[in-house]
Amino acid sequence: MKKELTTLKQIAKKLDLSTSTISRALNDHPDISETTKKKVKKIAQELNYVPNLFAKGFRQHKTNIIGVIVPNITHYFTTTIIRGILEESASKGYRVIVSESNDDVIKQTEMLKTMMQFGVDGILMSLSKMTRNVENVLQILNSLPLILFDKVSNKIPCTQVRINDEDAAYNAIEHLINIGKKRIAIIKESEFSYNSEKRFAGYLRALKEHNIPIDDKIILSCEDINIEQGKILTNILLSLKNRPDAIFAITDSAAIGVIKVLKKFNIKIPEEIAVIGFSNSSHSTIIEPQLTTIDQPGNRIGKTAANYLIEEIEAANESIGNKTIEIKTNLIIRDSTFKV
Amino acid sequence: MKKELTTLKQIAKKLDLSTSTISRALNDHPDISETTKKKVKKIAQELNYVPNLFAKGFRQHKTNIIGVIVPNITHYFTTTIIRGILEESASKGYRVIVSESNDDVIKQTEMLKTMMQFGVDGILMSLSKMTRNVENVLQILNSLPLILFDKVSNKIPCTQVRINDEDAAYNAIEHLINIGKKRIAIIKESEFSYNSEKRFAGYLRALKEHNIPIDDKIILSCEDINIEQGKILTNILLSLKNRPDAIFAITDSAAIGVIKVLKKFNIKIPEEIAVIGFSNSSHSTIIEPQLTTIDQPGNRIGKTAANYLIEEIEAANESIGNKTIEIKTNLIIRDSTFKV
DNA sequence: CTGAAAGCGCTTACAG
DNA sequence: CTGAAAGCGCTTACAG
Repeated sequence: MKKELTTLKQIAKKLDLSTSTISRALNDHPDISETTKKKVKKIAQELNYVPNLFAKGFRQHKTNIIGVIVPNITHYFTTTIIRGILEESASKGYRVIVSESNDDVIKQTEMLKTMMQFGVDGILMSLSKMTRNVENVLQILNSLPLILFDKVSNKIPCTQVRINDEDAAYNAIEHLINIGKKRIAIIKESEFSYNSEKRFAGYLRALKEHNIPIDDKIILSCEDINIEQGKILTNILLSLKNRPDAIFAITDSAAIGVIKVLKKFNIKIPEEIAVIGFSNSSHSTIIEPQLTTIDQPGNRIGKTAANYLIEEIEAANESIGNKTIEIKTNLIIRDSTFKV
Repeated sequence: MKKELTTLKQIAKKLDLSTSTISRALNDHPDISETTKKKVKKIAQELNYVPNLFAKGFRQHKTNIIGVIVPNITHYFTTTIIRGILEESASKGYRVIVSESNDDVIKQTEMLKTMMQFGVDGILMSLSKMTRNVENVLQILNSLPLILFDKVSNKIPCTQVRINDEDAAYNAIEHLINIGKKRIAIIKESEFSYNSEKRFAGYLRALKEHNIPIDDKIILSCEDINIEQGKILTNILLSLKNRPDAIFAITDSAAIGVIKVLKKFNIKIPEEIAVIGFSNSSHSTIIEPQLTTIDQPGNRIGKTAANYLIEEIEAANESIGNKTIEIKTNLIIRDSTFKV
């Protein structure tokens, strides 16, 4: 039931001019006389003309559509990135098609393909978990500009926008050391998670630089980190003879699980055990005590990624060069590490 | 730097056939011989051919793109709806363009226009707050299928998908009455919020049917409800000589604010004052006591809305008739109203 | 200053 | 069973 829209042809007929002239008049081409322009614009207005961007894009081999693929659209952090992408794209005349891979590599590959078929001008992607085989992603690189954000991979040669995971974790651990903690546990993901490994590296570096011994017993990993895993691993930590005096959970949700268990056992936070999360999710101020965490500026990540992508899309030059942009994070100190 | 993709023409040239034949072969047209089909498909595969959906859509006056406009993409509930829309759309061969109106009516109007220019086949929209003048939205209805979800308006004659706000609120209040509460306050938005008014109506109906007097002193409103407003209005309620014994906040975030203030004053929840929220956001299980609230199945709302829109898009018949679909909600009883 | 014509990649009614 | 041709709505090099 799509209704017919006014076309250049119709305006041309009405004014007894050619479509070429109408097109030029509406685009303010210098060749066209002011009188004609006025006349054309007036009629266009009357007929409620809106250019068919689809036809335009088709003609110009450009759709002005950017494809975005994220693992999970319901994560608050992801939505702030998407918001950044939407803002930046809109301001530069691009539309955004969003897809969710549900952390499924097969789906992710399908989506890349459909995006290509749809003629998107470029793709922004955050990798789904367990993207070990990057073959399919590499193929896309041959035909389209692609930029990775947040969940990235060094196996894919393209511009990447992410936070400084390692430094962020380093700062978090240093903060714990500064408030007097000496036995700091970490709850992380398996070694296949890029971000988790980076944060773990920051953890290790901070301990080493402060001459704190590293103890494998308080380095716990899981696949697919979440509140539940945070609870389970905290129970393990509490069962140790030699308990930690601080827990660094590499996601806020895991940290929430940690706090819930500590409270259940009436363990004082942060006096007995301090807790730090990662990402400054909205949960971090709901939980009590409020959670010390690392703020990741999603909006800036989104804007930056979109900005670089559009630059690549519009680059006449083929090889604009791949960059790795690290967005700075901020440690937000709250009650879970420091009593006010 | 968009790379050239293989076209029908190129395949045709390679096989010394016409593009028509190639097109038909790839689309499994019955007229084409099996031998030809095989030959064509083999070469297509080799050349990595992917049909240009853009050209296809252009030809067929159909883009297979659905436009989605939401007030705020960072709300968890909104993302679950979007996920539903994405799933349903993908399964029926549609792509989804997402825009955020930021609760700005001007932006909303612009977005409707751009979506139209982009040739979307239809639009799914949740109205931004304060959409009092619906002129612009009505105009769209003349040229495109439009379906409203969540934030709807009875001033716009189109299919609408929303929850049964009134019944949901009614059930929530009845639950409070059942656990012995007699003086139930409500924290709501101003009368311009459609959903808020519906919930308020449910509140009033429940009280009336149970012969509980209605007291304006414990009916508090605000523009733009959030945690902060929840706190402010709770302080007002606590300052009354005759305090309420239960508070129904028409959003979870306001309910979180309520709980935070009650805890600050060491008021026992639910014994002294019970609290109910609305929407079963992820916050509702983070806060302690865990929040009794109404679960809104976002995924189903999204799927249903997308489904009806696609039906309208594909309807040969012009007037498919407008429906109002009410998605059922569930009262989730937790510790803020009932001690386990 | 304006127009006729070609073309973007595809589909499809018409013809053979 | 296959092909030539038109056309979707626009832009633009070429011509005048």
